[in-house]
Amino acid sequence: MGVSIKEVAARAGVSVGTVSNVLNRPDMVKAETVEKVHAAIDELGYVPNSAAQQLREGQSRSIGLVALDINNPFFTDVARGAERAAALGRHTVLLANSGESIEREISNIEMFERQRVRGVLVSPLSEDLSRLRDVRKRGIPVVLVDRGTEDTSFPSVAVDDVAGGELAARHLLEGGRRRLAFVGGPMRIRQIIDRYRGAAAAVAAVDEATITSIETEALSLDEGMRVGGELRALVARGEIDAVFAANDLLAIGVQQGLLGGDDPVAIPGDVALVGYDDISFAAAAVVPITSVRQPRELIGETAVALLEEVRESESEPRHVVFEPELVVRSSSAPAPTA
Amino acid sequence: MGVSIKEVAARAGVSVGTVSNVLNRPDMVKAETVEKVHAAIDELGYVPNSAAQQLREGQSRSIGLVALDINNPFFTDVARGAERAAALGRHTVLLANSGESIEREISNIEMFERQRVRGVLVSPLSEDLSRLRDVRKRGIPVVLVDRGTEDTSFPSVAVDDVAGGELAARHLLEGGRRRLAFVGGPMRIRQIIDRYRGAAAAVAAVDEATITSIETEALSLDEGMRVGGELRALVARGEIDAVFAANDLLAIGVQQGLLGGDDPVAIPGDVALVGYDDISFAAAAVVPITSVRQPRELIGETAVALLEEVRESESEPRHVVFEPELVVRSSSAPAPTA
DNA sequence: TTGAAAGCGCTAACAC
DNA sequence: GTGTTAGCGCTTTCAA
Repeated sequence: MGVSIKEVAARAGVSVGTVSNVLNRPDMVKAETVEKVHAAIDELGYVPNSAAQQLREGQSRSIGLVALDINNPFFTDVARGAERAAALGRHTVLLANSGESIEREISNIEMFERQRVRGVLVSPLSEDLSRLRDVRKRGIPVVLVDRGTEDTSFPSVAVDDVAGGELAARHLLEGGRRRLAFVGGPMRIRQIIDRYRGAAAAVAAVDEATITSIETEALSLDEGMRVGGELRALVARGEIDAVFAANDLLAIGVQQGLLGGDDPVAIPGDVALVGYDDISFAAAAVVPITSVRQPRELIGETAVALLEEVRESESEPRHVVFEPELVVRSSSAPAPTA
Repeated sequence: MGVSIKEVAARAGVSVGTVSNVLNRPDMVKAETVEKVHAAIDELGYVPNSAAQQLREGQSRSIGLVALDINNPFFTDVARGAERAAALGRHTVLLANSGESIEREISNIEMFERQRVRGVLVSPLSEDLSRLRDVRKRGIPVVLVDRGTEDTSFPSVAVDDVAGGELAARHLLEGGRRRLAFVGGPMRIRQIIDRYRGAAAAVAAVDEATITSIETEALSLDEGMRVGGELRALVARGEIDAVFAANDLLAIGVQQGLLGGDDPVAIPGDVALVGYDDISFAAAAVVPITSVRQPRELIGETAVALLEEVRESESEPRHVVFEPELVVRSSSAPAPTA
């Protein structure tokens, strides 16, 4: 065990209460004593034990953020926003990675509950929120991040993914595209479903336009490349003239798949491409990728703000929905008017 | 406050000691009692308080990992390896992000010390290890990750970055390139210096070969793009025929910069490109990028193993050095023998 | 097989 | 201004 407050007190010739006061309310203590105590702290290399503080205070100073997949730059940006907002209230953000696995999501949430965090920010994988309701019942506030609001009893921050999907598809249609492919999955993830539904609605409004859904196993670069490679033949045969990928990781992979091999197709000549999230790699791709931007850091900041709101008052939980924004780049230039 | 072990005991009609035993050494307890206690736990929704456990045990079950920059896929892969190794001993990895800032690095390490973690894995930004020596003196073991071994009193895992730099430069030279540019920075980061030194050594061994160092402010995509754009003119004038970037984020940016604008140059026709780390985006770039691979997950696993070693015995700390490996892709095909 | 109780390090209420 | 002390939730020793 390290040095405790008791040893500091002995060394400085004061009581433990005084040491604690020096640390937490220095103005209550005579300047001279403050100095003596600080000297003792330095000599001994005292570092407070946060487990003891927390046990005493009944609450941790940390906020738990359960990310779907930490390898997706989208989430590290959300985390950064949350960190910034948390720092304002002298809180800390603990990041846990679910790696798109429901079991890990559950065990991460439980870990946070054992730690008695101030609250949990989570973009749940599963449709079943009963576990989160239990967590809340036990006194730990929960905020839904990047998630629709079927259950309006939780505060939530989200982006209108249906609108985002529409935005993407409408843009492709306006560019003269008619045979769309949607690439994304697994289809149990709410956000992915919404993006598809939005796109499908836009397509339904235009005569002769069609959309095919190609489900992927993960939202990863590799899956995108695989699908992109398979799409080459369809594009060459004219069966597909536009691809809407459910996120940018996929979109970048799809682009590589389309441009690769011995029979590459042209972007945007043969096929247009739109992604989602607007991560920095999207703008840096060979053919810069048009993408639906989400206000990533703002989502994180807002989630923390909603958490504090719900902690402070018993008022109705708020539901913040941001509007997505289309960032047009060269990957989706209009079809040649052939 | 949540439900405590006391309430569970009352509900089950047993003592708190028995509840604790049910949780931690169930075989010591009569089966019937075990059941009663579990029933009470379920009814009450009891979740143990880890602050109390930790205070009692004097140690946390967590290992702290201080990452230089969580937005670099390299570190999330190291983290994944560490998580896997930690899970074997039923430990957890806490991830903290320094964002290339020394102040944040310091405050992250202090946070971990307050939490009395089992140990800290860190790739320190600064050359000054005195703070880490203090941490160790107070009883928290420290392992240096991805870092040379000036101070051999800390266990360390690293990759031979000098050898990596040599590997990259020699490959470019063997491909007929003679006018190299090194892109990387800030130059106070040890790994970057080593990679440059290795490259410079290889260049010195070849007549008429030269290498120019272009220092960047960060190891980011944006900085790479900026430098890549500036390099276009030099390449066009024949002053540079190869670029070695200090990591893949930079390399990808450099590639975009070289291929962009109204006067793009050809890769590998006009200029060859080699990166470092072999992150997955490197293989997925327009022109797939040759890169020096580090065994990322293995680095994380080894760091955890070294931590447990140094905790268990007073023996000499070990220093593990992995050899880097060149992964050749099309961005560095030999120069046209013009 | 179980219960009672000490004590981990800290904060805050209270007494002086 | 400072000291004393109860008690946060838990594990573990000792006794029964």
